[in-house]
Amino acid sequence: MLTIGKLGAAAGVKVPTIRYYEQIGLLPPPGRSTGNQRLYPRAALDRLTFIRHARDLGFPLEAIRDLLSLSDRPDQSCAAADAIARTQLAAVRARIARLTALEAELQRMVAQCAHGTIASCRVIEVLGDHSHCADDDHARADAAA
Amino acid sequence: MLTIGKLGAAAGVKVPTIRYYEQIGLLPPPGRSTGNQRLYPRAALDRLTFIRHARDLGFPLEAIRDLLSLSDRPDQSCAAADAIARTQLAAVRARIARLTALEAELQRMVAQCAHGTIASCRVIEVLGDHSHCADDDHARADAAA
DNA sequence: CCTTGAACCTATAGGTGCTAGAGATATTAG
DNA sequence: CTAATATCTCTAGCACCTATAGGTTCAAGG
Ligand SMILES: [Zn+2]
Ligand SMILES: [Zn+2]
Ligand SMILES: [Zn+2]
Ligand SMILES: [Zn+2]
Repeated sequence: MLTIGKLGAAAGVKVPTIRYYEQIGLLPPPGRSTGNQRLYPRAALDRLTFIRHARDLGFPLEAIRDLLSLSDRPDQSCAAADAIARTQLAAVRARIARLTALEAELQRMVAQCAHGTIASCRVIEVLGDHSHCADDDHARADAAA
Repeated sequence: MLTIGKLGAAAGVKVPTIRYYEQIGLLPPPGRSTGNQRLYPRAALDRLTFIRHARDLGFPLEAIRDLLSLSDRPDQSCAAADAIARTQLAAVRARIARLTALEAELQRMVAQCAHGTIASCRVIEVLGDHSHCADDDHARADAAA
């Protein structure tokens, strides 16, 4: 049996985060010691490690919730799991595309500045007027990694 | 003079967002009509357009706040503004690097799945064990575009 | 056995950048 | 004048935690 601190250390997840996952139903409430402290079986470490790894790969908690419930039904087809992963891959690619457009524009902006006064600063000027931009590709879209 | 709706339409910013910017002190409180509705001078459109563009380029509101107060002092050196832009460029590049690592791992995961049952699904397996990953580069880091 | 200090408990609030809703008032077009 | 639209304030919610406060339990050393 593991205390919440040991569990967190083993999985690389902070203690309040574990409690948060329990609160939103991503981790089942574990048993308690006589003094009311959480005690986790080894299996909880696998589950938390799974969650942590999926978070590291950018999956949203809702997707992880679905993946976990799928992994509890080992006989079923994995099509649903694969679809979730492909969706995530597409989301990551979309973010990369957007960020790459931002990078180009920022790079241009920084490179063109002559390091004089604010009045002649290219950074300030470009920010004030999108028509100075080479690309339209930074139309607002999304967030989060 | 512009109503909040016209201002928002002109700058491509939603009305509640404008009120939010006012609330956090990013936009100065404008005058009001006799019926207590906000009335903006033309200059507010420039300021809001600046904010919108900087947001589109991923600058956090705090950085934009700094950039705006710099742009109010046109005689000063633009070094501080350039530094903010370079910081933003570095942040964008860091996110791209991280997302590119995620992309590679997700791609591998999806490609290796044989489309059988959950029990043999490579997606589920890799998520459960980071040692299946080719790279360590998805150690948690940041967020937001 | 007793004390100390770390780890644990609950509950609440904050952070980022908005967005959505309720319920009331103002303005504008027909 | 009336009806539709736009505005007003206030509050709560989104994702995903993180931090704080104020209290209890546990493990080890003396
Ligand atoms: Zn400059
Ligand atoms: Zn632009
Ligand atoms: Zn599969
Ligand atoms: Zn991995």
